[in-house]
Amino acid sequence: MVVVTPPLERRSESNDVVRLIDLFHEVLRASLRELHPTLTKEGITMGQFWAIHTVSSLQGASVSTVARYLGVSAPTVCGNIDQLEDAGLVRRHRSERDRRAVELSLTPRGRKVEARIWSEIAGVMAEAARGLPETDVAASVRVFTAVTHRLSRSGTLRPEGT
Amino acid sequence: MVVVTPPLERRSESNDVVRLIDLFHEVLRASLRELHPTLTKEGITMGQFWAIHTVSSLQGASVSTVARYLGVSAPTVCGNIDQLEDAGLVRRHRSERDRRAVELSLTPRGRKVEARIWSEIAGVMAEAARGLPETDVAASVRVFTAVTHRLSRSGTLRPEGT
DNA sequence: TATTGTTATACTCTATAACTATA
DNA sequence: TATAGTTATAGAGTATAACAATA
Repeated sequence: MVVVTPPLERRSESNDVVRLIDLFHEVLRASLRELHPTLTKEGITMGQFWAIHTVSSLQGASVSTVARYLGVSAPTVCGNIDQLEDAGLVRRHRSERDRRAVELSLTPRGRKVEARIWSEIAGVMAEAARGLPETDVAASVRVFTAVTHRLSRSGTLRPEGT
Repeated sequence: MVVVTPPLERRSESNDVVRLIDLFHEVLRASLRELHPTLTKEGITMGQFWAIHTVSSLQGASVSTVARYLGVSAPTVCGNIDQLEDAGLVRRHRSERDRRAVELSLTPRGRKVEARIWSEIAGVMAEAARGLPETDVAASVRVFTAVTHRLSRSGTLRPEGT
């Protein structure tokens, strides 16, 4: 791992935070590497996977809702959904109440693909986290939950408002 | 935040791990959003920032060393360094011992830019982590350190060997 | 007028392949 | 023959702008 040289003059209590960010970046890269073969095998991309996950979590979500949640533009999600629909993993149908909107849902096959990928991820991560104290993992969840809340508060859900 | 619906039939101890991944994804997106304006202001991209950070951490590193560390291809790093050199943030000079290799170093201006960006990141994250128990943050660092080690072990440092 | 979804288009990032020069 | 760096090129991924249908 890259050794964190002090990037700040002061070496205050924020050092732990900087270290955490560096670790975060490494875990990110390593996770993407691990996940890549699985996604390739299923024939979908990272963006498509997160689209599937969001459609699955938010039942009956629209394109723009998914876009807001993932923090990407509507055309990006639209393209992802196009491909997922072609692959038979996601269904579109016009909303009855607001005929501009499109309601998204997973097909049975889409649900199976999502489950397989999550299962693969969980296996890899469980392996990587094996033997770690439950209390430490729980503490990480607490930290990330809190950080997520505050970041998404201040972030005001771009990228529309650039 | 996206509610994690049970993606696995079994709801075993791996549930915490799945939750952690979902949180991880959210923190990632939120962090990138936070960081984007700062990087734009400094006139560099995310990839260029990590290149600067790696050059700074690994004193006298070569292009290929940086590429291996970041898990990206040599041409990508080469391009990043090109732009950073044009911007006057990084210097190249041929190694004396192996005249194929290029040794990289930050210019004084490059060091200032790195410090400013880290300072900004640390500020944002410290704000986001404010009030959290020190012990929880420390536990997160332990978890991420362990996970990083095991993931980079099994990952065998692609993307050359695809 | 504002909003949803979509299409058209351009730009950035990244990778593979091919080339040069050293070893 | 292998390695370090570079150049050329192509493919993903994403965003902005413009458009159609609906509210």
